[in-house]
Amino acid sequence: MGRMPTPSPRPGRPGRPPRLSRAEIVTTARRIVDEEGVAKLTMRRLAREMDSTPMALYHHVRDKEELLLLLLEDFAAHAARPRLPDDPRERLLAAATAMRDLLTQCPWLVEVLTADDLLAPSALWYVEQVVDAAVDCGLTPEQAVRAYRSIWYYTAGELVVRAAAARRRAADARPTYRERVFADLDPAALPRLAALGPRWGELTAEDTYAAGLRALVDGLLPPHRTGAPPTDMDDRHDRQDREDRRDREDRQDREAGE
Amino acid sequence: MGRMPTPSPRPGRPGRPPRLSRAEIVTTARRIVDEEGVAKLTMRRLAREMDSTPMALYHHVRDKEELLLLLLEDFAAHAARPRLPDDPRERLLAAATAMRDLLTQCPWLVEVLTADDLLAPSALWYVEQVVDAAVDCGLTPEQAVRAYRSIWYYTAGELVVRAAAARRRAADARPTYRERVFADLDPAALPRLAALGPRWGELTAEDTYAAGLRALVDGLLPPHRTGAPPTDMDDRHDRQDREDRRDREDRQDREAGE
DNA sequence: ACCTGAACACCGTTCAAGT
DNA sequence: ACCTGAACACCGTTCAAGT
Repeated sequence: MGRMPTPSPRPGRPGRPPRLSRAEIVTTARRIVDEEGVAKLTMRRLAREMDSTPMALYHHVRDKEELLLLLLEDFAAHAARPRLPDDPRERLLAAATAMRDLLTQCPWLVEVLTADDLLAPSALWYVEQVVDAAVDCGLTPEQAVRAYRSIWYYTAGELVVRAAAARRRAADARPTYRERVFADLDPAALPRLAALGPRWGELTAEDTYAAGLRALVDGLLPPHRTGAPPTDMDDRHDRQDREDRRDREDRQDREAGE
Repeated sequence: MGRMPTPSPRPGRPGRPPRLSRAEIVTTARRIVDEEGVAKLTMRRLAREMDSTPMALYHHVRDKEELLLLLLEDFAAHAARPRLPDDPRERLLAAATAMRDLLTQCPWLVEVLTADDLLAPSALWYVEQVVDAAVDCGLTPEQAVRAYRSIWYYTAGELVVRAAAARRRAADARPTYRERVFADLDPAALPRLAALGPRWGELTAEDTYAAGLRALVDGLLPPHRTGAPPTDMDDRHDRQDREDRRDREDRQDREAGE
C-alpha cells in the first residue's frame, strides 16, 4: 500500500520536511474504510496506522469532516465515467443509475454528502449529466434542478435504507425483529400488512431502484413518444443533438484526462 | 416535567422497588432530544438528568438503540392520525405526506428507522395506509409494496438531506462552502451547473416534496382519469368504496382509542 | 429486583512545547 | 513547517458488588 512516495523535501523550502501528506492520509483512510467500514475510521486509528499521532493529521486536514470529503473526492475522481446513451431520457436514467452505482460502492459516504448534493467537485459531473439530460427532455433549467433534487432524494433514500439494512445484517443483532413485528400484526388494524405477512421480507429484499427511478422520471418529465417510429423530422433533430452532445463529451473527456 | 408518577411498589412484589421506569426514561429522553437534538442524547447525560447512573438505565432498556426505538414508538403513538381523503390517489398522497410531516418533527429518528421501514408498531399505520391506497388505485399487493418502498426511499431521502442541511445551518461551519464550489465551477466541464450558479442555492431551499411525490406517484400508478367527469359506473363504485373505507376507519379509530 | 462505582476501551479536538 | 505528549471532555457498555 505504501507505493505513494513521501513527498521529497523541496530544497528551497524552510522548516521541517513533512512525513505525512494529504495523499497518503487519504489512501490509508480509504484502506481502513474498505477493509473495516467507516465506523472504524477514526483520527486515532488512522494516525496509528500511519505510525503517527492524531494531532499530526490535523496539520493536513481541518477536521474529520474534511477528511471524509477528501475521501469522496478521491472516489469520484477515480471512478470510471460511463459513456451515456444519446436519447435524453435514457441518458437521464443512466446518469442517475451511474451515480447510484458509484455510491453503492461507498454507502458510508452518503451520510457525509447528504448535506445538499454531491458537493465534491468531481462528483458534480453526475449532477451535471442529470440536469443536462432533463433540460434536453424539455424541462427549463429550474425544472431540471427540481427534478434532479427529487431524483437525489430518491437515490439518497435508497442508499441510506440499504446501507442501514446491510449494517443490520452484518451485526445481525436480533435478526428476526422485523419478522416478529410482522407476525404480531393485528389484522383488524393493519389488514394489508397482516395479509402480506412473511412476503414483506422477500419484497423488501428486491432491488427496485431502477423501476422506481423510471416511475419517478416518467412523472417528472413531459410525456414522451413511446414506441412511435421516429419521423424524418425527429431523425434530423436527433442526429443534430447527438453531434452536439458528442462534442461536449469529447471536451469533457479531454479535461478529465489531465 | 416530573408529572409521571414513580410506579408505586406493588406490595406483593419481591425485591427493591424501582426508582426508574421505561415511561420516565422515554419522557426525559424526548425532552433532551426536543430541546437540544439527538446528538445530546447519551446514556450518561440521560442518567444525569434523572439523578441516576448510566447503568441503572440498562436495567430498563437493552441498549441505546432500543431507547431510540421506544422514542419512535412514543412519537408515533401520540401523533394525530389525519382523516384521509376518499379518492385512493389522494389518499395515498395524503398518507405519505402525513408520514413525512410526522418525521419532519423528529428528523433525528430517520437515522434509526431507515433500517427497513417504520418498524415501530404504531408507525406502521402510515405504511398500511399507503399500501392500502395503492391497492385501491389498482395495483396488486406486491406492486403496492414496491410502490410503497419507492415512496419511502423518496421520503427518507428528503428527510435525511433536509436534516443534514439543517444541522449544517445550525452549526454554520463554513456557510459558504457550497457557494465557493459553485462559484469555481468550470463552465466548459459543467455548463449547466455553472450557468445556474447562485440560483442553485435558492432552488435547493425550495420545498419540493409534494411536487416530487406527485410525480413519483403518477409514475407508479396506472394512468388515472384526470378531469373526466365520473360516469354513473364510476360513481357507484366510488360510493361503495367510500362506505367500505369508512367502516374500516371507524374500526381503527375505536382500536386506536383503547 | 433494582441500583451503584469503578473500570474498560474508546472518541474528536485543543494547547503548549519540541525539532 | 511539521510533529509530539499530555490533557480535556466526552462516549457506550461490562463487571462485581451493594441494598
